[in-house]
Amino acid sequence: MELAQIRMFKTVANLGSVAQASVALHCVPSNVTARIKALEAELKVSLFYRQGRGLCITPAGEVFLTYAEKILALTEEAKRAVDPTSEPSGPLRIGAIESSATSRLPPMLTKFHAQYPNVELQFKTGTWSQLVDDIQHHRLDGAIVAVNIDRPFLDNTTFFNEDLVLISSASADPIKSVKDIEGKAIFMWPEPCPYRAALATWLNQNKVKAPITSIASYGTIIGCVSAGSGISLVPKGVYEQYQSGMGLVGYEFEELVTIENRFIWRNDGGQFPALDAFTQMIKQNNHGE
Amino acid sequence: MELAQIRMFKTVANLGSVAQASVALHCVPSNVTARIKALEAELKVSLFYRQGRGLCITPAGEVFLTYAEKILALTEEAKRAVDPTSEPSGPLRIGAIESSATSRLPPMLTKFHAQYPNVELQFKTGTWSQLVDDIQHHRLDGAIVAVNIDRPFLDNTTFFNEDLVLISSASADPIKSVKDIEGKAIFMWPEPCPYRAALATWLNQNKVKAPITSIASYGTIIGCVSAGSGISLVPKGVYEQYQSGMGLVGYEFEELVTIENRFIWRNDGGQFPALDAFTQMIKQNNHGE
DNA sequence: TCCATCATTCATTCCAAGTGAATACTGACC
DNA sequence: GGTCAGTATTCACTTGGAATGAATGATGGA
Repeated sequence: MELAQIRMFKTVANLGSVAQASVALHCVPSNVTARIKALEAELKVSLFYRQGRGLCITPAGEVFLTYAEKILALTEEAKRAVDPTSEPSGPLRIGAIESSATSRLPPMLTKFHAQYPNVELQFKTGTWSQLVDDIQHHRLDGAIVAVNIDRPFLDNTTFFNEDLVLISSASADPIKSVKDIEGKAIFMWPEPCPYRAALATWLNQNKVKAPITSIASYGTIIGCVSAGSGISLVPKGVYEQYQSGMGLVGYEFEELVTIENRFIWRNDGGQFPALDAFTQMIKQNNHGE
Repeated sequence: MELAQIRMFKTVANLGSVAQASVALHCVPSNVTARIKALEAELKVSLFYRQGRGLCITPAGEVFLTYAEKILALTEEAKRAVDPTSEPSGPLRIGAIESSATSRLPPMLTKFHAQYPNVELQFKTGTWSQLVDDIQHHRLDGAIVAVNIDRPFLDNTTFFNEDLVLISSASADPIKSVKDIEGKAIFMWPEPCPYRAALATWLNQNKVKAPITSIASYGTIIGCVSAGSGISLVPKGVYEQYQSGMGLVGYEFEELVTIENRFIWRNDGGQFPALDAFTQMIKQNNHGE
């Protein structure tokens, strides 16, 4: 069974004549006859009564006609659904590093979902290297990372600039300069983490030594700092989110420069309305600030 | 777009590999590649990411896959729906003369509907010549008539034997023999009507003259007879239906033989489960009496 | 690094879809 | 009632597109 046959059958059924159908289908009547006979042979059922001029659909033909219409309508719908110029729809898989995921991204996602309800957003968090790998292997369509990735297969744009805040327990001694960090326990995300790298560079440049403990969770890091066990360097968004009621103090240093969070995505294809809409929204959002 | 392409696409999408799909489809890999590329060209969209070995479905491909599954499932369903060996379903168009329609047929139809709920029964009444014409021109699938039709394109079987009853108003003089009819007004269905023909033959044989008025409605005929305006010859079923409360008297004469009501249908094809089931039920019904 | 495996390209083969003339038939019209 | 326009169908033929098989390039694992 082929769609060409089904189209022919539908045309003949609607027009009630092989002759009229043949002009509508831009082919010769004998061809229409042959292909419909082939269809009947495959279904092992007569689709039309033949007597005198014209054809008359059989009950089985009537039943088949309803299916034919459904099938042809579905193919048209499928064509429209994958049209690259159509409205964004289908699945869109976005990833982000933890800090963006818990602070800046959620408003973005809700806004996007409100504007494009037909897009089925899927979301996951990971380290920047995991995310880049996911994008490269088509497990993700795009991601927010805090490093400036430069790969030939990736495009990127600024998402927002994130200030870093050194946090400590309010009950601990205040940190007025880098020297005050000497010997303190530091809680940071495991490598590779650009914030951790920024902090390490700063300490190295000032020849300050302090042990860094790896913790892969902002919640746990904040908990440790709040308990007075040590300090950490976190994005301002995260600090603001946890600040109240945790007894935290934040210190900003001009040497700890703001770190740019970027949205990255594959630059092949370009026939993905949902992704285009997402990058567009990010660019607009960024431009508006 | 063709079903062969859609099947190939689905296979490749499910197996994630042209090589595996080609063995599943019993063809050569290059063919799979070519046809999927043609499909992508027609849709103007990439269905798969190509990088390294294996294929990875694109978001557009994901969307198209859901349609592909639906379309293929529908074609299978259509095939099953028209299977001549399958359960009766679809439309079944039955006709009957008025007398059967109002008395003997309704229990038959309700029984059939109960047993084959998937069959969509369509029903109409008409004269036997109209009904035969409707069947010949495929506007009906079968009909009940009161004459023994012998056409090369029709099969027939006994439905039931209908006794005829001469009816008169209870307030009128009783009719003891054919002579009592002389001069009375007679109400009958218009020609061609086998009951009318039977009555006319009886009167002619006995050289009784009586004017026959044509009325194409049992309800009206009964009304006229009930009002004492004249007499009529009706099937016993109709008489019994209207008997109570209408002040009617029925007279049976052995010269007015029972008339056989028969079910007729086209004898071509034979690939129509719903019709087969109906004739089967009629034969069983008849055999049981 | 080599090698097995994969997708793809290309020239070729082959089959089924399409063609066009001939035929038989029907229904309408004079 | 006979003619004729219009119908579906059959058949031999052509053709376009699908299928093939070998060659190529690229990839990932050993």
